[in-house]
Amino acid sequence: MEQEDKTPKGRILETAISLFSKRGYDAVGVREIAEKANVNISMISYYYNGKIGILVALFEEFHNQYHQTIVNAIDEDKSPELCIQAIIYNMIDFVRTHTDLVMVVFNALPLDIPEINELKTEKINRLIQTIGELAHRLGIDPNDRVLISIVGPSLFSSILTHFRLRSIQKEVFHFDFNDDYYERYKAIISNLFLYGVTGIAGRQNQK
Amino acid sequence: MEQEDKTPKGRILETAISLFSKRGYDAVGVREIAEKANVNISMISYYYNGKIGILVALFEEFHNQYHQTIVNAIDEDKSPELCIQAIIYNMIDFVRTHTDLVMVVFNALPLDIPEINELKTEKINRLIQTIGELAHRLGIDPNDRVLISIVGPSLFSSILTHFRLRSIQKEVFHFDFNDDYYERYKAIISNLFLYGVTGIAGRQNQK
Amino acid sequence: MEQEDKTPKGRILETAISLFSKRGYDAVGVREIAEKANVNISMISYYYNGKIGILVALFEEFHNQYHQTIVNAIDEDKSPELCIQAIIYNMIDFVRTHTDLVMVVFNALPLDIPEINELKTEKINRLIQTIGELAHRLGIDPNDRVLISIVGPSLFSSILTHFRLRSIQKEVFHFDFNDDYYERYKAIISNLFLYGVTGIAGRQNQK
Amino acid sequence: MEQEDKTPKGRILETAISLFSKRGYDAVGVREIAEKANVNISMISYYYNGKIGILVALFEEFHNQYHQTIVNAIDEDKSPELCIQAIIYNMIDFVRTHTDLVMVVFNALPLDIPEINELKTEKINRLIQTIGELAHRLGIDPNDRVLISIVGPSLFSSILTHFRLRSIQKEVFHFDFNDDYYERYKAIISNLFLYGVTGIAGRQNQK
DNA sequence: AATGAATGAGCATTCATTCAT
DNA sequence: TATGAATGAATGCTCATTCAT
Repeated sequence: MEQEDKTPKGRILETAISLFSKRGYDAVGVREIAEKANVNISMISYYYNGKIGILVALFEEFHNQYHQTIVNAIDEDKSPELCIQAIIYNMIDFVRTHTDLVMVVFNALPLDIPEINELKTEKINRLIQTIGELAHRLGIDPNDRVLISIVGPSLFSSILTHFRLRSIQKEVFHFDFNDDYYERYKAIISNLFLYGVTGIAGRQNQK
Repeated sequence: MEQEDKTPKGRILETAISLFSKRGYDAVGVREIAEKANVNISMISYYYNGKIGILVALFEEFHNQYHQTIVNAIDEDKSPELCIQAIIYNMIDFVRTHTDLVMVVFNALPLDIPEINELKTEKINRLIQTIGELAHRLGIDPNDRVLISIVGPSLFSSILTHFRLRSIQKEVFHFDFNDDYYERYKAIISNLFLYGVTGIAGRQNQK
Repeated sequence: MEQEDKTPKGRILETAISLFSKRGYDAVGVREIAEKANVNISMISYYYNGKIGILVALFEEFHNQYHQTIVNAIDEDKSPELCIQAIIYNMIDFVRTHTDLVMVVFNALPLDIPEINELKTEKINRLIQTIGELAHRLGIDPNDRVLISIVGPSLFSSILTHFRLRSIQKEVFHFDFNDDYYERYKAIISNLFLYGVTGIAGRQNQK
Repeated sequence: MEQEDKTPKGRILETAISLFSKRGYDAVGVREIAEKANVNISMISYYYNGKIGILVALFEEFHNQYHQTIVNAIDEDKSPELCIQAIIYNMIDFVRTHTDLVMVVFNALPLDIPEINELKTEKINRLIQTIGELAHRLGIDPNDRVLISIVGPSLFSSILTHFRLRSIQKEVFHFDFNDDYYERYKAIISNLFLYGVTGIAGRQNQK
């Protein structure tokens, strides 16, 4: 922290992301954000209309970038398998470069903040839908919303959980989470879900 | 809440689980726990040595029950595939009947609370290990800790995420999360991971 | 502490004296007294009618012993100088063997605790009076209450202050507060006040 | 109290001094200080970093003023007797005009507050030293630290004890503690200690 | 834009005491 | 006598926010 560059407004958001991701939204006070961001405490209300406003801003920052990441991977000319793989690759790259932001959005939030819940439902819905379209190009019944609503989140959460557990795994396994690791990581996750999904699709079509 | 049965000590824990699971550890105050548990506020320190003590007690309650659930499913006489399936089935049943408790543990997990961190590393380590032994009976290189450390948590988090998203999915898809649903759910998750893992194992053995 | 001998009631008083003398009446809680005295917390109310009751009991224990110490030193057949000396010697011995008790009484004395204030005035009055009778045998105007009310407390406080500062002086001067030290101490204090008082008395009588 | 003049910060300190001096540090809560000082309770932490910070500030305020009082009285051109007398006179004036502050520092404190003890040892050491230099100009062996360490504190404590007992003496003797009283008081204390000390010094030199 | 004093509600914890057993 | 659960008030402190400057 303590970086003097960027605008005060930017420093607040950046500092908040870093702190929220490590200790959670409720456990971090505006005082600490203001101090670490080298900003007067009143500026938080001034720029973001209070602590909750930081969260809203941060949510929007996240989705602006995130959804594009997914959309970019989908290409009607590519096979659905390659699309899935591209999504997975892009997602992993995105989470790797925006780990704190993603952790805040997915983990560090208390679960029922009214201001956030509306946003959340809408965004998640959109994501599931986008993935859903791909799914039935893979041979899965497009109307089988149960299957889609299980496999989609499973993929997302798998990736997110890896980053969640990363610090603990560092202690336990002493992994070096470098580029090589993530090449392997991408391959494993891609294969796990592609084999899994095509296996299920094959079974469905046998019946 | 408000149930007059059970001991005060038990009511505190139960109420805390319910509240923490919905709004997070930091957002819930001891005042609210005491009120909802119909207990004098001092009793929280008296029985649990403060708010953090509730979390510790709850962590231990969770692991006592949870680990047994996994261990029960593993049987050397069964094929590894059947073991995995049994684990998945047991886990889903466990999470279904202890949803709030699991959500608290799962949610408080990524945050760095010193008193909890020691417990966390130890317990997670044990879980991954238990699963690891099974994994290589499935044909996976027993020394390939990268693979194990990716697939294991992926499975766990997939199930947990389903329960996390359940309330949102209820709104979006209007699912009825009854026994039938969970029979289907168990089958999908089992197949997803068994096809996935055996697919990966097959690839590995080709090389 | 932790001594299993004596009655519970006695252990409470003893423990309280030790703790109060080191940290003051208000800073010590009944919980701590009960724990260190190896007694159930309710016993404090049972035996002493609450925390303040310990202080009252302790005040009385102090004065019962202390006043006798003074009275024993006064002997109409001895010269007033010798009486003063005897008082000083007895007082020093008393404070040396009951340091904690004296420190508590001395320390709680200036604070206005209603339950104690009545006792305080009465006891102090009696002490000053006892000394006063001696004073005018030394040649001091018996009606000069200003003089008596200044010199008397001055003597008392000098001795008490020595014990108060003892721990600090141990650090600063590395004195060894043994019997030899206290022989010297008695001589100095006796001479200081005898020369002082007779000097003042001489001046008064010149006029 | 309740004076609207001065700054909030100043009112907190003043009110705290008044309350601590009467009931002791531990018995007075921050709520009461804030109320009587007509200040929001948060301001105590804001200005003084908590209750203990008031004590530290108050200690420093005391020593800044007090030590100067002593130093001002010492003059190499004056006889040591006159210096002692000047010290006593200045001290009495100082304590008279800052009674509450002095009472807090010397009487109202629990005896082992770490934050304060460092300050205390250092300051007391300095005072004893300053007085010590004078003492041996009075004919006392400069290396006789036992004597100095007894007589010095005796003088200080005598004066302080007068002020400690003042309210009780008012009840008992109905003295009017006006300027006349304090002229007499200064004379008595000066003579008591000068006669006492020169008497002791005479004895020492006889041997 | 920015400051920092000020607010009032809230935090977790600990207090001395009481009471049923 | 003795226990320990239970009470309700009080403890010191911190919260997000506001406001005059």
